Formats: sequence, structure tokens, C-alpha cells
Amino acid sequence: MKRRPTITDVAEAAGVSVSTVSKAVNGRYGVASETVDHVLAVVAELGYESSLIASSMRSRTTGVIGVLVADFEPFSAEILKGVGQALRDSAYDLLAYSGTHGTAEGWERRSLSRLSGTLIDGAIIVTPTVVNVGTEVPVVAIDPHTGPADLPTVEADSFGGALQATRHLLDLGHTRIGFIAGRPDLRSSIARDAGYRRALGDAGIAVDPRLVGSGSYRQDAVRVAALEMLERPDRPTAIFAANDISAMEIVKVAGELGLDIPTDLSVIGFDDVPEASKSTPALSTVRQPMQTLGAEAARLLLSLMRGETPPATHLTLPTRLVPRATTAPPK
Amino acid sequence: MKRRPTITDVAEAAGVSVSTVSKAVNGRYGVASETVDHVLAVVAELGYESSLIASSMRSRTTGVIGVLVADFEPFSAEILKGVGQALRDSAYDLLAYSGTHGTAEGWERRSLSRLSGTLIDGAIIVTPTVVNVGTEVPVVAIDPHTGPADLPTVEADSFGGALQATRHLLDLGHTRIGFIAGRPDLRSSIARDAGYRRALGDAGIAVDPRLVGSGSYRQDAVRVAALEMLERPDRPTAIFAANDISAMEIVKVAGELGLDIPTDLSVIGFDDVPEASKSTPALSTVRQPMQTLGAEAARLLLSLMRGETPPATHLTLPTRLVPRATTAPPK
DNA sequence: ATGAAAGCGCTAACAA
DNA sequence: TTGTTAGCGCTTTCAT
Repeated sequence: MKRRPTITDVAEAAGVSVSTVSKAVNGRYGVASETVDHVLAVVAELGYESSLIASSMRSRTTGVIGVLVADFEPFSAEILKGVGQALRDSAYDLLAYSGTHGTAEGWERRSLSRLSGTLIDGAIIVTPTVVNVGTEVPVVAIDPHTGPADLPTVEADSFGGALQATRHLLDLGHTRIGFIAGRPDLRSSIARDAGYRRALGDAGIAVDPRLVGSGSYRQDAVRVAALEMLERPDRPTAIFAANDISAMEIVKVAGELGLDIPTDLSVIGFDDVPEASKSTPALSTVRQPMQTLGAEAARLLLSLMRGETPPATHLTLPTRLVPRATTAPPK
Repeated sequence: MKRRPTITDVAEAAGVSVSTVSKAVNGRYGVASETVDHVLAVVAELGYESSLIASSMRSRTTGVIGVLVADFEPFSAEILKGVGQALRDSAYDLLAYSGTHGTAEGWERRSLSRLSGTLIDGAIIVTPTVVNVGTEVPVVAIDPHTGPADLPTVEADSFGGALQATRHLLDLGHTRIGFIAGRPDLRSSIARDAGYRRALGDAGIAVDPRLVGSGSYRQDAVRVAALEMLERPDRPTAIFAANDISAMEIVKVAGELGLDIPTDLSVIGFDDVPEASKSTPALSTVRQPMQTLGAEAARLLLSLMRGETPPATHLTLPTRLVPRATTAPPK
């Protein structure tokens, strides 16, 4: 717990000025090579490391890329792995930040504001709650907010995925198919809703509004909606949830209600987070390439930071049906 | 890309001094409540957010906890989820940092030095390369370095896990069992090595040094070691790898060599990262509770930051054998 | 109750 | 080639 040496300590120990140390450490011109050697020796001896914070207050660039997430949950963790992979060979450090735990609307604006302009040279924001973030650094959004996207975005084909999921249930013979929606402010959630409706429409089935619940990706909300849906006499024989976490909560609620999965109720999710395949029974879902999402966002950001004009600033990656053990024909 | 408002902007717009704004925003005493209201209104209007960096340079505490990782790979991602979970209801923000991508020895000392004293109030370092980190903030190590642990640590029972893994192979009837070791500077790696040797010893089998390779948890090193081991005429019929990433690389190498898993070669890993169960064939492994590791580390750190003296500062969590499809009796 | 001023550790003109 | 100086945005005495 001893005090970290500062540039002043180094300067004193080396018998030179603070600015000389700064120059030596940062390899600026105009320092005698012997002086550099001497300073660096002192630096090594004292174990000096420049404070990222202090440096970033003065210099415009820090060599750090920030990933802003509402929370470190399975989805964002996968994204993070992808970003890490893409940045592995770059010179950038990676800083992931979860502020105020995404409880408040506009968490990303707040986080971005606190970090940008100084700490990070560019940012990737995951499932943001606002469209507009005025910043001084390039920003890429993953799974963006609804509304006009002035930000470069990377997302998965949610509409197509929802279509596949709902059709899968239809193909199995289900006709009463429920839907638990996600965060209504996310473009992806809306697309999943639309995909669900389209698939039903294509099959000539009218959407029963009592079979559509709002889950907002929050377990408590999902629970309420699922309970309400499953306790009614004409309950659905299958439910499509807008993400895996919601789907897993539905499975849990069904279990508490004494419903057998998939005999009494089929459930399908969206995302294919690692937890999906490990749950019992293994969750049927629609896979979105989360790590690739992260990697592509990183590549896009890097390109933006180099001042380039990337050919495409709105990427949509394909999704794929992954049927597992929670979907089966109705009784 | 417009400039973020600073405290000076707010002060000007509100017609008060910078210090008054600071006091108002931070709820300090000595400001008329009408002034506070007025200032806060301007703050809201301008969308001002204090710069984390600038604040942290002046105040000793920031309300941010840092997790330092070499890299955002599956293992550390799981840890991160656990830490996030444990901190969900705390008032702390979470900042995960991967600097210099763990390539250089002592990355965590460097990162810690750059962040601590200013940006973060406490840190969790994952698989550090050094024992000693002199800092101004409390630090907890997960999967710590070998050597006298002056740091509070949280780790899994690597020795017991390795014992289970090797015995599993023994029980299946294997007698020529190889081992690909991990990072030799990690206490856990050494314990896994020891567990392997103990299990063989207990079974009355001498350790064949040609059946022990060093992988250092790096894919290229693992590949070399695996190739060397598997190309010899008296190749092992089973290999225990010190972590899953290594094990998966071995499976890959075996495939290239035309060896069938698990018929020609059994492979078992360690960790049970999400990828293990998703690989084909599904990897047999020893599960360590990574998320719990992270959560416990967070709890320990929180307690330390409150100035408490926790009852135990060295936690060891249990591991569990998870046999899957890559282990079978020898031909 | 308010504001002026110092300074956190560092970088970048500018002077010497 | 080196050192001096002026801030970066903020918090915190200390005057007013």
C-alpha cells in the first residue's frame, strides 16, 4: 500500500526536470540519448508507470478503447470476447465499463461522457438506451436503439431470426404461440416482435394479444407476463421469448406451474448465450453471432478512428435456428 | 462529436463560480438551496456529467472497482460475470481493463499502477504474473501467482480437480496418461501438475517425463507439445490438459493426426468454460466455479474496502469432474 | 453563502 | 539539449 512514484519522483531521483522525464518516457525528440538511458534506468528502478488518468488529461489520445455495457451479463460478456479478439493484435488497450448498472435511462450517455474526451479514444456501446450521444470520439453501437441511426451500428438479423423461431414452432404443429417481448426501445426487440407477427400471419394465424407479453429482458417482468399467460385456461402450447434469459425464466415458471417442457409447453429463446445450451433441458434458441458482433464493431471502430470512411456503417449479421430440447410438437 | 460541457460551462451558464457548481453537484454544505436548484437545472439542461478522470485526480475515491485481466478470453469473461453479479446491488461501477494484452510479464502491475491511486478504489486481478503489487488500494487476486501470497486470494481446488481428472482416466483403464501443463508461474498450474503426479503415484504408475509437456496455456506451445507427444510410437492413450483451451487444441491436433477422439485418445481439460460443452465432441473437464470465484473476490474486496478484516483472506472453492464425450476406455 | 486560488500528475509550447 | 510555465477539469481550503 505504498505510494506510487510519480513523474516528479523520477525527475528528482534522476536529477532532471519533469518535462525531460516526460520526453524521455514518451520518446520525444530533443533529449540526449544518455539522458534517456539514465532516466529510463531510474524509471525501471522506481517502478514508475505513468498515470493513465493524468496523461489522458493532457494528451488527446490514450490508446484505449472503451466498451460500454449496461451490465456484465452473458450477452455483453460474449461481445466483450469478440472485441478482445479483434483488438488482440492492435496496439489498443481495452477498457470495459458498466456504470450505474444500466438502471437509469441514458446510462451510456453518462458513462460515455465521463470517460470520453479523455480516457478513451473510441467507444463501442452495447444495447444503448438513447439514440444520440454527442461525443468527441468515434462511437459504434451494437444492438442499437430504435430511431434514426446516426451512429454506425452492428446488429444481428433479428427479424429473420424471429421468423425462423416462430416457423419452427409452427412446423412442429403449434398454433397457439405466445411471445414475450424484449426492451421496446431496442431496434432488435421490435424486429423480433415483427418477425413473430409475420410468421403467424404467413401461417394464417391471427395474433392473440393476450398471448403477447412484455418482458423487457427483465426477469421479474418476464415472470409476471409468463405467469399471466400460462395460468389462463387457453394457455399457449409454445412461447417464443425475445432473448435467452427471458426464455430460461419462462422455463422456470412453467416448472413451478407443474408444466413439463417440452411436452406441455415448448419454449424457444434468442441469442444462444452459453447458458442456453447448459440449462436443463437445453434451450432451443436462435443463435446470433455475438462474438462476431463484437469483433465487427471493433473493426468498424478502428477504421473510423483511423479517419477512414468505411464502405458500410450499418452491419447486419445472420442468425441461425438452433433447435434443442425445449421445443417439440404439442400434445 | 461536439464538445462535452465542462464544469466551467455550467458555471458560466448559471452565473456562479466553478466551486459553487462543484459543491452543488456533490451536495456539499454551504450552498443556498435555491442556488443548488438553479445549478442543477443548468446541469440538466446542458447535459453536464462530471469527468471521471478529472474528478478522480482530485478526490481520493471514485466509486469504481477495477478488474484487471490479461485478456478478455472465456475464463476471465466468466469471472467478470460473477463480479458483475456481486456488484449489481452495490453502489460501485465496474471497470474491466486489459492492458498490453497480457503479453508482457507484469502487465497487472503496469495496469494497476496506471489506474490505481486515482481511477479505482479497489482492484481484482486475474491470473497475475507477479506476487507483489504495491498499491494504494485494496487488491484481491483470483487464481494467484505462486509464491508467498501477501495478497488476499480466491482460487479453485486445482489439486483436487487434477486428482479427479487423472483418476477418471485411470478408472477408465488408461495407464499411459500424458499431461500438458499450464503457466508454470501460477499456483493453480503447479497444483494441477501435482495432482496429476499424485494420482499416478497412487495408482502405482511412474511418471514418464516424455509424457509431460509444457503448454503455458498458449495455443502454439500446446500444439508443439501435443504433436511431439502424439507422434511418438508409444504415445499416450489419454491426455490431461491444465485448462480447456489447451485441451481443445489437443483435440484439434489429434484430429489432424487422424486420431479419433475418444477411441484413439481420451482428452480431459480443466475449467469448464462455456466453449468446452459446445465443442465437438463435448469436452470432458473439471469444472471450477468461475462466476463464484469472481463473486467471492468481489465480496472479499468490498469487505476490505470497508476497512474490515475478513475472517478468511484465502478462499479455495471446490472443483467437480464433468465427464463428457472426449474420455472413454482405451482401445 | 460564495468565489478565488492552489494543485492533483502529466504534456506541450516556449525559453534558455 | 534542457528547463520553465501554463494549463487539462475538477475538488478543496481559505478568504470574502
